[in-house]
Amino acid sequence: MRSKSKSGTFIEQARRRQIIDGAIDVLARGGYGAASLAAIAQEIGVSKGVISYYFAGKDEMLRAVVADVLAEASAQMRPQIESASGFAEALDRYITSNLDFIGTRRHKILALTEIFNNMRSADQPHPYAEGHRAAVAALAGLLAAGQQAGEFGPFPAYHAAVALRAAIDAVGDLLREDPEMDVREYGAALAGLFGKAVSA
Amino acid sequence: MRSKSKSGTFIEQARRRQIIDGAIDVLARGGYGAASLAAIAQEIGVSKGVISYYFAGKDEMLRAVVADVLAEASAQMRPQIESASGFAEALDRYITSNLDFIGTRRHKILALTEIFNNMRSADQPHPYAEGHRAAVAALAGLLAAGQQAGEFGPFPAYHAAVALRAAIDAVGDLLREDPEMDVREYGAALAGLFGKAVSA
Amino acid sequence: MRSKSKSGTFIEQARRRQIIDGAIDVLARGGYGAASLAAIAQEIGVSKGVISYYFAGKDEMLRAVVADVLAEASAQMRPQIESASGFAEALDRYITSNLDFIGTRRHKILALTEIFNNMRSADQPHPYAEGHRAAVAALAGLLAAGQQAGEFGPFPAYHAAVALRAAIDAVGDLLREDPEMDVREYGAALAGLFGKAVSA
Amino acid sequence: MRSKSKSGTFIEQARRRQIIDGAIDVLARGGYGAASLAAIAQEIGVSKGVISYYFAGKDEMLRAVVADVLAEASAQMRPQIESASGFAEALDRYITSNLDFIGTRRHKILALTEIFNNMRSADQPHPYAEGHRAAVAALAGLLAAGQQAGEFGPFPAYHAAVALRAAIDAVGDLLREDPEMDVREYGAALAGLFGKAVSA
DNA sequence: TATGAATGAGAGTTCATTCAT
DNA sequence: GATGAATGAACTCTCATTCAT
Repeated sequence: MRSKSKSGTFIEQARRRQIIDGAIDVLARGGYGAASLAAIAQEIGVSKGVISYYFAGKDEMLRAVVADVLAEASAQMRPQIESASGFAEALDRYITSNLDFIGTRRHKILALTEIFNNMRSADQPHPYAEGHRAAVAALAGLLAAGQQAGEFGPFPAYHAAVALRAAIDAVGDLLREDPEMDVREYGAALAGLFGKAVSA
Repeated sequence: MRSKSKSGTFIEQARRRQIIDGAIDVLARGGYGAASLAAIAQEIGVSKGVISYYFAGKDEMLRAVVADVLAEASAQMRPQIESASGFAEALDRYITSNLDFIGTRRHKILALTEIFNNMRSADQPHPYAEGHRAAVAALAGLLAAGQQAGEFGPFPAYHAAVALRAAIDAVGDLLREDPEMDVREYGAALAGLFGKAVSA
Repeated sequence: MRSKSKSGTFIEQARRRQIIDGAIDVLARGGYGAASLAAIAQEIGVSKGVISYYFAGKDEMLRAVVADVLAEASAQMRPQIESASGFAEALDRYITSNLDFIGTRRHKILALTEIFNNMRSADQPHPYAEGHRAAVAALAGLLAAGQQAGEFGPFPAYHAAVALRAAIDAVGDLLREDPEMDVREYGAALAGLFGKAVSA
Repeated sequence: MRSKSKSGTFIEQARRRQIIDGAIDVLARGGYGAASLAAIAQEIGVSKGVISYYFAGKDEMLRAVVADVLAEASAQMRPQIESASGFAEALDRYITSNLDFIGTRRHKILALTEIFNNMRSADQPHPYAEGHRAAVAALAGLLAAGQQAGEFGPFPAYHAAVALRAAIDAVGDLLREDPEMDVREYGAALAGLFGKAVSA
């Protein structure tokens, strides 16, 4: 039964992938305003209707893009952070792995930034907002734990988390202005600055 | 014809002011997508044509908004920074006065953020880019001078400036999510963190 | 290929029945605008392609719906009318049996009304027009025969037939507004009014 | 002040008239399905945007069409009915003036019928439903008054009103099938039939 | 037989811009 | 100086139809 192999599922996954990737490319290249369904369809060489066929609407497709990028980022960063010994090292790896991901997936980050900055869904919550809040909370938790462990000094953990995430996320805008910037180097600087800022 | 009277200049200035303020209000309230010329015109109680009359186009008007806000921010911050004794105090005042401005001019910051995030001009450079570059450069200069004076420790000044500006600018997004947030408190946290991070 | 087996014919008939019934349900429930091929296919749990396979197009399918309902109505009404003794009784039974049918097959009448009101075929005649014309002619014939037999008084038989059919057919719209209306009661009133109107 | 003569008002009225008339023509000629904004705009030789400029949406425009036709019908019929002496004469004039209007404004009636039969507004009540209900109620009131006055015999007044209105309104559909039909003659027949049906 | 992927035309709507008044 | 009527292009979305499998 399992091997009936509904080609539909495979094709559907492949098409959704293709559409998501096309959307990311268009978003990264031309910004939110340029990311019309027509432009994305043209990017991947299909008709407009295909996107409507695989997604309930533009909104849902953009949410899929966000989910896709966030999942990939999480998958890449988590193991590195969790294998750290000590909070200072964990913070360092958090920053480093995050910017590593950004450095190697620049267009995805650019796309994410565009969606984050521009998308306004009438009623539903912003697709990125939850993820962002969760990320800040997780980082604040890391910092607070480090404080309790005595590795970090006294400072408002939540605000520090906000600032750090902001500094990291801002790379998206920086990349838009200078696509050639050295993200790793920026990451090292961030790690140094914040490492010192939070030190006991 | 244009120079036939002084009132023309006066009216022109008044109208441009009025339009800029209306645009700021609409941008802050409804975001970039809601900031159509019709909405802005309605906001200030004039016809759409007026905006086209005083600005070459929507693009130019939005650039005027950016320039206006940046000029106001600069005018408010500069004296406070320049009257500081020592670089550490200057940095503290930079952060504090900047967030003071943001705290007291929230809707202007929101408007600026919207424009920064959304506007894409076909050929011309991004209206905010120059201002941003200049701000980063000025801040980097402040940090570098502090290093040379021995007040600040060793760190990549430019990257630190980028990170700090990013952390500051992110307040725009934070405000969008939580209009009631305590900007001053965030500023104090930032001053503490970065003060320690750059200390000798 | 088509005639290779009897099952083909049977399956074909069954499928067409199924599709017609599904179309009737969707039409009655959501109106003409909601009756897309996709909606009808979903209603009966098949793919869109099936409908295209068994009908040359949406147009032909809707004509089949009309023909089906008209045939059923005729089959139900004719015996009752033909067994009447006298024209006055025949007229009474015509009205009564017609509204009986409408009352017991409400969704079919609603579907028919939707098609009648909305369908426009580019070249071909309206699918309902012939049936309607035939019905009016038959009714006019009944009335004229009653006049010749002296049971009915003088009046333009054709126009009376038109009016009566219109009053009967209007039940479709009435049902759309009030699905709970008492069709039988309306039928009795109609029978009384027209019985008196045509009486000698 | 009154004579400031905002030309806007005049132009606006003229355009709305023009659009309404164009919509009526397209509706009468091609039916509801053909009455796209593009078709209506082309009919009157303007761009699609003009319709959106003068009406909040297609829905509002169609409601304006309905209101326009109903107002004209009412203006034409009311004086004739009110000047009748006696209920039998009032009923005769009701039918006659109604069909007179239909006969002389065929395309308007066709348009109205199209809207009545096809328009489905998501939430709002059907634009024609209230008018129809009111018309039936008024006619039922006329019949009941005639019964109380002894001019009319016993019969269910409401159902008779429904039937008569249906017979009258059906002329729209009849006209669609035969644009050359003699509406007056049909009106005379209706008046005779219903006059006799309701007589004491 | 039946599926569902894909197309392409056309729908209503929004909006920056132009221009006669 | 100011208006608002008008345009035309772009947008998202729907749908009947076709066709390879």
